[in-house]
Amino acid sequence: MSARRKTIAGAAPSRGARRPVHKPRNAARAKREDASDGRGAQRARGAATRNKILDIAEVLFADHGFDGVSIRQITGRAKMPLSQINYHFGSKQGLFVEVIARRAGALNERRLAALADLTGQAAPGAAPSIEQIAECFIRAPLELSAEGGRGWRAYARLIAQLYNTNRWMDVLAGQFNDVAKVYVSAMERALPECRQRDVLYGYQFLLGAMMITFAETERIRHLSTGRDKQESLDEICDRMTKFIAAGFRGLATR
Amino acid sequence: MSARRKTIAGAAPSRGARRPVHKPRNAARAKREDASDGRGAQRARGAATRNKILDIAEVLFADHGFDGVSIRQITGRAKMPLSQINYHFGSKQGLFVEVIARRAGALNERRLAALADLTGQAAPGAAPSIEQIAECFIRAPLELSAEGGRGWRAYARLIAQLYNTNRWMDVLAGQFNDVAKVYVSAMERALPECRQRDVLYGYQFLLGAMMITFAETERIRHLSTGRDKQESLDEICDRMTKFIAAGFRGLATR
DNA sequence: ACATAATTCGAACGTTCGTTCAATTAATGG
DNA sequence: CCATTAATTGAACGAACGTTCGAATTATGT
Repeated sequence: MSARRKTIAGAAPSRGARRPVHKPRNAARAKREDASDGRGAQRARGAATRNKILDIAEVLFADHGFDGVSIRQITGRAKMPLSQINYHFGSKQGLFVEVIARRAGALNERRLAALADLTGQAAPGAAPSIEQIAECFIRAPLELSAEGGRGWRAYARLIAQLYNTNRWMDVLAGQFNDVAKVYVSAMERALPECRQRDVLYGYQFLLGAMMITFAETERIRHLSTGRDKQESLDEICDRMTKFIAAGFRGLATR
Repeated sequence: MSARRKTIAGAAPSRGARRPVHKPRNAARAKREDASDGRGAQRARGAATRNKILDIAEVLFADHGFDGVSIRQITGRAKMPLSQINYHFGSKQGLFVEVIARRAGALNERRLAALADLTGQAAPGAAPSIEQIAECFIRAPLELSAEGGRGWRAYARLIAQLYNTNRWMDVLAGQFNDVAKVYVSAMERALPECRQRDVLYGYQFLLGAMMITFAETERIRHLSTGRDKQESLDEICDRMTKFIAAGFRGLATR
């Protein structure tokens, strides 16, 4: 019922460092992460641990889903005690949300920057084409996946799965809806002959086609016979861009 | 360690009906399901139980995934004892595979029949268009979903999720790959100006776009303001068909 | 040096999981 | 009537689950 540890028996109640209780977790801690209030190296240690957990959890969640992975498997691979996850992320669900959120920022930034480049380079008043817009949207995660190695590939697979569930829709929407709106607006400008509702559905088709392709990347690569990786990436991107852009144009009614 | 039950204490070893052990499950039982070796009504009772479990499991698995549902939740809703699932399906995984397999046959049949109608009606020697082929492929599950009610809709959501995982790929391939090959062949005939590899990817894009649309059906319907169901179904089918067919044509190289 | 703060650690909690099994009930055929 | 077969039932198993908590460890500021 009580008296969990033995060690040194009685011993003074040990006055110091009471109840770290993981309460100061992410939200609160992130603010002062680099606040240089001293304690910098101490927090850096925690950040390193946190990232190691996130890296491992990302791969496992991508392969087996949220309910298919136990926090024991994660901390087991990381060679850490079980309680680290609850200390650093509060709960298993907190860890999962953090896995999703960690890379979302970089992906959103790259997509927005690519789109901004497009409108910047275009002649004043001329809207970028649907081909250009679609290519930006598709190429961003592919490039990150090629640059960042295994981590980003697992992330892509994970997101692809979540997009077909109801359970994590809110989390996904919170992370990606803002950028989605920007892209849909650009698509509407590129396709004045399409109704808004058709463009919205077209964006959904793009998402679905992209997701299933990313989720199967491993198998596709496994089938391809010794192709150069970069060339294969461009091939995939070109084919998807052609297909999607032509598909959008096929929705035109006016 | 042993002696699980008490009841009646000692009591004779009860000579009759030893060890039903669920071994005679599906594969073996299906063969003699209607073999009229007597015992017909007895087996009919089991079949009814099995279908009730499958109906409930289908909805729960679609909403929460394989690992997100316990067999206690399923038998709880069915108001049955826990052990029914292991008796009728051998294991939780056996139940899951059976949920997938149950409706796959009907869907495959309808898709093949629709495609056969197409080639039958066409002028001899003339191949059906990519629009017609895509519409057959998309319309089949939508019609079943509209006819069969809640069960088929849950099934569509479930399949949509599984297509983005690695874990159940073998099961899905076993159920749907044969029909997929038939459709891909028809698409290649409809698109002689496309390379085989492009058609294969196009089929994958079609699959992804269709899956994400079916998975979100609930939300889409929730957003639509009091539209007639049949009309909404045609709208969705038309839009997807247009998009996909135009996308395929955009892949043409020759 | 000492108090303090952040992290690490290990053991245990109570619950739920999938599966197993003997016993019971229901239906059939000889 | 009785052996046989199928289906149903409830209890129990051992394992694994997510979470909690006191204590030990490590680094920082005064």
